[in-house]
Amino acid sequence: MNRQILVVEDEAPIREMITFVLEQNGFNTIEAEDFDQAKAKVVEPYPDLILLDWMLPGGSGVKLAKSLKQNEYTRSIPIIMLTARADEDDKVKGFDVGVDDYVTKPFSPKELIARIKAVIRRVSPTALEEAIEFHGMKLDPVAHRVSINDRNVDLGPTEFRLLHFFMTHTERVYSREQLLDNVWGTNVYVEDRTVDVHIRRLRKAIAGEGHEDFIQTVRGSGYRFSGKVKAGV
Amino acid sequence: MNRQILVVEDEAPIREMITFVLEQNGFNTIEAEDFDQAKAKVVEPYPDLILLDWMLPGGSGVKLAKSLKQNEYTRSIPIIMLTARADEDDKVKGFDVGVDDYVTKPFSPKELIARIKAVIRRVSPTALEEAIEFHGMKLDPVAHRVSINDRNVDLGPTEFRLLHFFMTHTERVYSREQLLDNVWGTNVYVEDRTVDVHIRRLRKAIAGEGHEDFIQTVRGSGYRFSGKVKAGV
DNA sequence: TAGACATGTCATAAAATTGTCACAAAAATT
DNA sequence: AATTTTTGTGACAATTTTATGACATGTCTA
Repeated sequence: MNRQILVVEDEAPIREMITFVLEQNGFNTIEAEDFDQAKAKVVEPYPDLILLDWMLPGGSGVKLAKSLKQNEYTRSIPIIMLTARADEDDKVKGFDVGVDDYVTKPFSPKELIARIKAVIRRVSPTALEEAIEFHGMKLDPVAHRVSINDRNVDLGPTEFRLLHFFMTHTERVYSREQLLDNVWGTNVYVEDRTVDVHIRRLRKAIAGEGHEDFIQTVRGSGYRFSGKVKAGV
Repeated sequence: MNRQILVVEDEAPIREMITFVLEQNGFNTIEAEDFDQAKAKVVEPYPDLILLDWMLPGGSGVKLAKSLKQNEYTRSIPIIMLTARADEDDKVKGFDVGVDDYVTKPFSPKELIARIKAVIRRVSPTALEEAIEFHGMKLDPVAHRVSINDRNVDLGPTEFRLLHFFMTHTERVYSREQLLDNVWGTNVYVEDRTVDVHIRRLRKAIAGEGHEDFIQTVRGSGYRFSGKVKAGV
């Protein structure tokens, strides 16, 4: 599930530091040091995310962002702006062109990674083609197959999609409506409570494997998928 | 989560109209009618946004804005200017001191709310999503989860909201009525003493972790959430 | 076309949450 | 010390929210 990240930054030391950190964290990187190089690298296969320096020689980062966001094919690529100063104006302008987030230099590697993951999670929740693994639970979107501790689990189509969604969106509460939107699809007219029933079916299916309570009910809010279960005393 | 908005406006009727509209829309309000009052109210917990009248007795709104924007601690608070005339110069001057937006009087409630939301969205796009931490106590609004020293704590919906409010409004006494307004919602008919019961439940839930007395009773006034334990009187 | 699955919706059971009380405890006043 | 005011607590019944089993309908396959 390696994501490819395009790093657009003119100062070599910073760029290298960033790519180092990214690769340490399991991302693939492509580098570009100015507007033109960047433009040239935003081609198929499109990067999964772009880290874009605010100030670039030969055309500002904002200009590039704007251009990418106006193109039909590239506009869905998430962009994170790197800005040297916490200048409010910069932020505003960045957001105006549809940038997804920004990180102010200097930033910690931890923060950078966290932001990137957050954006990816937010932007391309289901795009993964590769198998997902979570606490001994494996889901292969391509083979359309689920196993827990190497034991096969049979799921109906809806339960499969539901589990898929959950496995790509852990540690977060989703309301029944959100689940309907994400798993059933928007503009589908189905009762909220139907979610309960499918949750029940999914729970039942993965029960007996000790993974039953991975799906947690958050009263008044919805459901959450998570490995952690025990509540403190 | 309820945002707190400081309304700085000298004409009482207008001010009251504004606060009414804001509260109708789920915001909490603080009022100030002149420069000094406003200054005095921009203290922790800082308001999430300031609505500032252009003309103020005893020092113009611009002066206040400038002063706030030059202070390290307050400069990140977004400010929306209320101006009586659509004077381009005013706007420019306002923006020069870093004001985030302006609304020209007379304005419709709808417009006001829209502007406020836009500014909040622009300035802190992820603020609602970020986990809050306070003395080893963590509250994650997204996962809908609370932990103390990495140990999970189970809370009912109301207790969760109550704790959330407290963690975003520490070091300050809130009356039972204010808590009802903020946590239960305005125009909800519930006994004052109900707050006591929920305080009790929350205390119980976070007890045993040494965080029990983070919620302090201020006799005759209400409750306060604070890390500091009272020493003298 | 029969049979095996899947799905959405109900009705009902089961749980958890909530607001109030009544009384105890603590603090402030007389 | 007695009284009054304010807050802490445990219990409880009503209400709200979830869990669950059953079922009718629709789909697909053999």
